[in-house]
Amino acid sequence: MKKTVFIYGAILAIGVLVVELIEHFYTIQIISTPVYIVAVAILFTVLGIWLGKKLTARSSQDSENTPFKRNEKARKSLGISDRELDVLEHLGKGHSNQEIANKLFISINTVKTHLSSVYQKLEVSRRSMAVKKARSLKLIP
Amino acid sequence: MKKTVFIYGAILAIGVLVVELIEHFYTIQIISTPVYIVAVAILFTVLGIWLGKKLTARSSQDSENTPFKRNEKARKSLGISDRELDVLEHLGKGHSNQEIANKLFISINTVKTHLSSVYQKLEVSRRSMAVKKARSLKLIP
DNA sequence: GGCAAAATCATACTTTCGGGTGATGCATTC
DNA sequence: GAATGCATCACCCGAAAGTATGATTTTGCC
Repeated sequence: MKKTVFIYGAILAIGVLVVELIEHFYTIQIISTPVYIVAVAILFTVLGIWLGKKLTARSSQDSENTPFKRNEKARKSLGISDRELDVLEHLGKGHSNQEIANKLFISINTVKTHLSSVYQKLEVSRRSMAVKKARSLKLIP
Repeated sequence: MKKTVFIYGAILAIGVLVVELIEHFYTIQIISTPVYIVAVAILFTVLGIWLGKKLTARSSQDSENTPFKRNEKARKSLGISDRELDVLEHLGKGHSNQEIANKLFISINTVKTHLSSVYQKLEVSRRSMAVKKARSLKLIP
């Protein structure tokens, strides 16, 4: 953090210096008006690029830090119930049917029933493919 | 695609128009030099931001399109062989043992043997957890 | 050539999955 | 009150996955 602040400060100082320098040359008429304008244009283009990068960098960071936004639309259109989603989530964590049953306090048979429904609704036949599809549909993280 | 080209063309046309307009006002001395320079500065800042966004957008796309950079360090430290990695990759695609055997032209028994080794090396006991761990270790995409 | 590691395959056995069927209880809805 | 959807559980069966053990071949290396 301290390093970042220092770098920003340094860049700002250099920027101001360059502007002052160009203005000085302009004032004592070493450079002409068109050259001055071109210099300003280049300088502010660079500034703009820098700003743009900062903005997009921050926005991309935000999207990475977003925990997880479930695709409720897909879930409803597929008709996947609350409990089925619970099971699906544990599936995504790589748990076995028995483990899922223990964590949800239900029988392993019930887990199987829920999974059968999920497989049908996702149109798959294996847990690994169900996880793949559910993840691509943003049903699970 | 056609739409994009059209939008870019329109933006370019408007930009040129604005520059021409400002220059015209400057020439007939409706606006003074400092105002002209500020206008140019603002214009090129906007241009810079736009450029910056374009650049970062492309770079972020690149990072998404980067095929996959395997973590060779982790692989070596775990002692996972070439063939085991082949099997692991197919595992990550959600294939069954039989499918993996067919694709690699080996017996299903061999697939099982390789998988047993992989499970031991990754310290897991199920294919789903192996996939999870291998992915987190950047052994597979 | 001989050794070690990797790759291949087989056999036998246990566990886990997945599909099918049916049943019960509970809440909502028509 | 009948119908519907959801959640729960059970039993059976076959397929797939995983474990253990041993054997053979291939390959790279000293």
